[in-house]
Amino acid sequence: MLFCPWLLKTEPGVFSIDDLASRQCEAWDGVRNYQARNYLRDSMRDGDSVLIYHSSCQPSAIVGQGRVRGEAFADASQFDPASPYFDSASKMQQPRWFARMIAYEGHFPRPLTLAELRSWPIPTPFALLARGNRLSVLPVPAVWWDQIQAWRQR
DNA sequence: GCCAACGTTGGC
DNA sequence: GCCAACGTTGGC
Repeated sequence: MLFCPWLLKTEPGVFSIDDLASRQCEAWDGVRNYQARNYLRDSMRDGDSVLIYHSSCQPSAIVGQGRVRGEAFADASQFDPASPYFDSASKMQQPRWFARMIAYEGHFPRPLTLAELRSWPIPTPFALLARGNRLSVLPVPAVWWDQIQAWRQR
């Protein structure tokens, strides 16, 4: 099986790594961008590792790790008028947005900040660091994954 | 709070 | 299909 790690962005004020830790396994929903949706629905596989990244906070950082559990399923929040993620154009018979169950695996020993990642001399592009990047679900290149794991375990 | 970058919408 | 306007993301 092909090994592909991912990075999932979340605003800690909305849903944090601590929230994931307390729930142990939770639906990763609310993704409302087509490219992110396609990664989440089509490219992720059961058992893939994910990095949890806190955005729009001080400092922005990778804060922990998790794992994809099971297959993609329709994101229930798109059908809930009370949800901020409600999409009136999405049909039950043909859902537009999808979610995945994500299991908590652990916090990093300390947050691995965006600034620190930018300082690493790795020539392989990493979408997280790309100018203007806004994807909330993105693949982690193997060389970046390896370095992040080495950092975590040192 | 500012603003650059990007995605989406909608008029034409 | 073009593109201007607008809304959102997200670092700083």
